[in-house]
Amino acid sequence: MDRQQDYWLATGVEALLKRLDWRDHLAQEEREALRAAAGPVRYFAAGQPMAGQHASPKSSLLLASGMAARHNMLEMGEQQITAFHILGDFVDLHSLLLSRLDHGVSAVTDVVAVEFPHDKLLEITERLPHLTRMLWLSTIMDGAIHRQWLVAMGRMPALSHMAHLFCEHFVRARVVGLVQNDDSFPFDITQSALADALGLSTVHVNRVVQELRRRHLLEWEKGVATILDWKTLQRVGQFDDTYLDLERQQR
Amino acid sequence: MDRQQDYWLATGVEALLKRLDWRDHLAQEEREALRAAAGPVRYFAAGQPMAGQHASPKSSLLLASGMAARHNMLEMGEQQITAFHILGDFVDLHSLLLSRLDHGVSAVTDVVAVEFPHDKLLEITERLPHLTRMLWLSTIMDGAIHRQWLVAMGRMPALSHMAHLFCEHFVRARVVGLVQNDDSFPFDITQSALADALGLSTVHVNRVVQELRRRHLLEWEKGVATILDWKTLQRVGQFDDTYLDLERQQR
DNA sequence: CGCCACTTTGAAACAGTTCAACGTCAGTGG
DNA sequence: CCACTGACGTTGAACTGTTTCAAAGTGGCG
Repeated sequence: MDRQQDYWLATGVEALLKRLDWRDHLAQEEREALRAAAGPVRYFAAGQPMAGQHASPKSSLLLASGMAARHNMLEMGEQQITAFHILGDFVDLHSLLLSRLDHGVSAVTDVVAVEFPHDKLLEITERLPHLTRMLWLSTIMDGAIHRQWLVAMGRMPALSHMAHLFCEHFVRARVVGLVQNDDSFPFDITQSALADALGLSTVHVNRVVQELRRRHLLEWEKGVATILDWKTLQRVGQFDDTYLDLERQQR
Repeated sequence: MDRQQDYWLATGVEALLKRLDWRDHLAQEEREALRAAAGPVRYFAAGQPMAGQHASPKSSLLLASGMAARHNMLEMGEQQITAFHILGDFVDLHSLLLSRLDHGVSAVTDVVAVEFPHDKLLEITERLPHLTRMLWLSTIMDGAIHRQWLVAMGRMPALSHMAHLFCEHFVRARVVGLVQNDDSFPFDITQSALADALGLSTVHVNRVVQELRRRHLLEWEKGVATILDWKTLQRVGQFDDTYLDLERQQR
């Protein structure tokens, strides 16, 4: 009914199609099937939960605007963010097959998301093998990103780790068309959320961000990050984007 | 031809079936399809590479014996292990859809693995949607484990982190029937490999292992780990196995 | 028997944390 | 329109978990 809803629905789905299309061509029938599977549009204010830890969602959420995070709470009230999601990402596609979520999802900024009811997605898996593989690939990419985070967390100093994360987000933003002037993209999160993702204290995150700025690798203010020196940033973060697997080929 | 080969092939595939069957019932036809997709058996000596970083394997490897690790090399010669695999695990099922591997795989102990040619697996995805979902689930479980590693790495001290890892391996070993006396399982890796998985130095790993032993939570010698105090170990590692999603239900 | 890979120990150095305070800015209400 | 509030960012200083370096101990194996 809403013109508004239609707009967000199209925005989200088109970004998803664009993201998948980087990896393999989608047939018209597959595009239609995805559009048809898209359910209602939902809005979340910054900070709001989008799905609770241990919940068993009946649908998966595709981001049409804003940024969301998967996070796990620890006993001492600390939390670890295990993934950030932007336009065109499913925040919890894996909940399609998981009986319960092993993490919470929350809106980092104001968020608009498109629901994909699980029964419709399951119907796709019954009928469209290639599209199913592309959705599967989508969760596999999540895993590849997790692995890079593990590498960065386990074996890199804070500066490299943060550099890596900015590199990752630059490339991901570019894929769905969120990069402006070839160097800047929306990154509207608090330093404390960033700390929860990097496994650092907010204090240290602050110092490391300053170091990146001091070295003229990066600007980051008012929710927009700007890459000033891609080559050096990439070297510092030991960032090699082959893991994002952007080659277009049959899958 | 070999009786030996047949033995390993059956061992690997049955462990896989057992592992999947914990999550959902597999039909006879699906079991047959998996057995039929299993290709040649391969042997790797401890330390040998099973797949190179950036390789594009034409088949995926299922472990029938031993332990394997996924690892990424960094510039300074350090490495980070991002996953351990045991009996019944695919070490690189995601390579089915990835154009190139973002990590290397190597044998930690002597390993026997069963090859599943990608064309046969793809054929399964064309024909058997439910089995496809179960294989998909398999890669999703990898992702869930990655996330717990991230949480442990980012927000836990070394002792908890290590405790968590032992808890995880205990449960995983139990699922495929590798646990003896309800408390011990094969864990035949060097402290230095463990360090590469935890993101610690070997020296510190050594001290932390000693602390776990001193607290009578764990024994670990000659490649066998024995849980002495499950409850405490679980508490120390903040280990909650719901993320391993062992509920049997339709997927 | 001697080698080599692995484990253990001690001491010094360091990256990152913690604690505590202060700065800054946008929003809110009086 | 200004004072107040609360969330976020910044700074300094002390502290600590983990690393690094260096050396010695252990055990299986050719």
